[in-house]
Amino acid sequence: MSKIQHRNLYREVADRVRKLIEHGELAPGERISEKQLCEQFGVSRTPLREALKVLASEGLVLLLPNRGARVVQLTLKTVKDTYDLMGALEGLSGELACQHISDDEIEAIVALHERMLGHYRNRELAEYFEVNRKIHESLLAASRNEVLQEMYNNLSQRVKRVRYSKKMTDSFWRQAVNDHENMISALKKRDGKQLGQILRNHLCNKLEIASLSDEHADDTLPG
Amino acid sequence: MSKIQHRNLYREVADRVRKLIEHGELAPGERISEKQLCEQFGVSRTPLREALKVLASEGLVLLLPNRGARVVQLTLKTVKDTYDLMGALEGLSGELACQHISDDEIEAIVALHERMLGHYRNRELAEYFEVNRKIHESLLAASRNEVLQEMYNNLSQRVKRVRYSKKMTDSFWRQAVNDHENMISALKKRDGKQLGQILRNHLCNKLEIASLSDEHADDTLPG
DNA sequence: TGAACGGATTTTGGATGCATAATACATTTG
DNA sequence: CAAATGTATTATGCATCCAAAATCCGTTCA
Repeated sequence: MSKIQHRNLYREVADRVRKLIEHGELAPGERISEKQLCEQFGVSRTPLREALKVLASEGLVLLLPNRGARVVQLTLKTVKDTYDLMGALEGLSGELACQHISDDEIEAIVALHERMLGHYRNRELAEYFEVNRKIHESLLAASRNEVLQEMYNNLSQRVKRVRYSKKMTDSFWRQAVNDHENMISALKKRDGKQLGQILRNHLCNKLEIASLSDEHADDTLPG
Repeated sequence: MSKIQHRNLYREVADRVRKLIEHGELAPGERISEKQLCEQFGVSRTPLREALKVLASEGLVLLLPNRGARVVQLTLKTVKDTYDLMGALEGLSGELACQHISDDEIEAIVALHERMLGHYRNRELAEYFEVNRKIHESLLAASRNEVLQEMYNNLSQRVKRVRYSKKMTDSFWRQAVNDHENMISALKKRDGKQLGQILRNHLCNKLEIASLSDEHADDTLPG
């Protein structure tokens, strides 16, 4: 039987607000009305307010004393900075993964890689991204560093919104696939230094993609 | 005149609990009694509980549903992992700093470096660490990446407790100073790649220091 | 006409109250 | 005597309440 989930209301609420933000139902910069959300969720203000505190320290929400909460409005600079950080974290995950990864895990990643190549050849963007995500996730898991994973997930959550709107030019896509070829080769050799270096630069590409597609939506916030 | 501090109670409380944890007045693994802290601070449970939520998502406190809060008990593994992460972040800060740092800032860091060397020669450990911290802080600031700074500060806060108990062997100390010499040289050349690489490894030394002095205190927690 | 003032309304921050889950402890029972 | 059970106590989770701050809005006055 499955473990009883002792989930508190504030966690539940935090999860749901996170999703609202992620899917844009709470727009960037939008004021978050406690009253409205309380009614929407059917909870009192206490758990909602606790949830907002959590979301604030996760960087998703801005809390202005006596003036309520707003959805954090990402600036282009912040997104760029976040991608830089994620690049460094991916780099570390690659280095560590080479130290700890099992043969089976490598095999699994190689299999994912093959699948990804298929999607690339068929120009199936959504499927490509999904498998791509799984590869990076597998490396992160193979790093055996939970603090790293926690931090990466947090950053990833922050920029999820803009990631949704990314576009992929042909040359970027080819470059990304090329990176992946090199990654696999480094991984097979368990060459941490090299894998780390590839990964540190790899996400920088994604960054440029994001910056291209989001120039319009961002820069709207002071800062 | 100074800016009016619109500080909420829960922030104040969070700061104070953070300090209690940092200075060991709340011991690792210790149960945090809401009632007791409320009385100690003279506040009601609401702001205290909000503060605990924040501290939990900062990784300082563990919240067990219906079973109260405990101070996170760091395992040796977690400390190691955290240092690895901080190394990666320092590496990034070095790379970015080389892109953005001004001549004045470099000068200031070089000055700090000279001061640090003095403390090294005089074997003034506390002063050495203080100046050392300032150097790394300056680099972090020069990275112009606020997300990076936020993350680094968070991680740093988590391991502050164990940092207090670190010991410095002569050979480690010499190695650290040697790293710093190379850092300064890379910084003057604004060689981001090199500075990044030095910094990524630099903190690993500190890690070993921590692991030496904390073997006894940690490993006491499941996980 | 528009900037400034002031009261009414809304919203936030913090304290308190109440139901329920967890813990402690005494009692029972094998 | 130890394990198990039941009860009393305590702590937690959530809702509600109240005071203070911010916002809204109509009026006044330059």
